[in-house]
Amino acid sequence: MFASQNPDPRMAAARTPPHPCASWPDNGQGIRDTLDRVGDKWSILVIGILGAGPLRFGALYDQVPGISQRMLTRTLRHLERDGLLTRTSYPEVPPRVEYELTPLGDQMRETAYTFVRWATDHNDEIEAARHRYDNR
Amino acid sequence: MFASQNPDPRMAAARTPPHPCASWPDNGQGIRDTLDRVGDKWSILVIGILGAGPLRFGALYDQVPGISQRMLTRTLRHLERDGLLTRTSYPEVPPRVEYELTPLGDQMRETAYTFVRWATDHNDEIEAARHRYDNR
DNA sequence: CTGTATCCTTCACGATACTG
DNA sequence: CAGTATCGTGAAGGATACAG
Repeated sequence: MFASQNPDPRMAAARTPPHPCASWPDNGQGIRDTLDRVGDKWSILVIGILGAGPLRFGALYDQVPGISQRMLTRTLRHLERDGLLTRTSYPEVPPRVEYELTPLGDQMRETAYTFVRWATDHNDEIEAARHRYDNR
Repeated sequence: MFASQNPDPRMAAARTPPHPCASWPDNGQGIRDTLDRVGDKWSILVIGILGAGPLRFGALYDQVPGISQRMLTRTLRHLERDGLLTRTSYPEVPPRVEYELTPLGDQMRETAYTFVRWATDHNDEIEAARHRYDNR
């Protein structure tokens, strides 16, 4: 890793154009961190589902098709850690635990929605491009 | 694929919603596919950088901090396959290859920008939540 | 310069069994 | 019901060498 950004002011007037991650803010650092955080297999899905309102563990388990118990637990813990949802445990028997988006989490859901919508709307178009490429 | 959109008016009054991925369109299928496609470590970064204009292989390699040659090639191939960018090879010596976003790719970049912007703007907030969680 | 071809490591994830 | 503990697997990605 020797050719990262060059913060040396003396090199400011070097020949070749600078090497920022153009077009993305923060040199792409924000999206890098965020993808590491919610770019896994289930996070976005869980966030989307919780957008409809708080749910308990079992209900989430039913609504995320294909997720394992282990991954649901892990995903929820991570999202809780990041402040995107809250976990509320009720001291009953049998135990009941409810998960709910925080304002921050809901904000993220709203922001992601635009992108998800685009993805859904252009799925066919991308799929078509794939087939064209494969039969080139 | 049996649970796509159902425009049939006779099904309008069906029973309670079984297991829909509420809050996301297409039962989350679009975002599932899209994350499988551009949710890897580099795709979004490359798309963002190419938003500033076409670049050749070496320039991209310089501008994506930390990427390996292998992964840059793979990422570019995948994005080309999905119709998000074009690859133009000029028959010169030494070889010159330019990559440029397609209209579809640029549309995706624009759509993603909102989300990336949010991610960048709230990075600190999330980082703080993490720290709070770890010291709970 | 623009890639391939191998090899290797890590780790995300799934399956299963068990627990308060 | 809502988890945890443990093990196994595959795939993603990095390092390096080589090629057209």
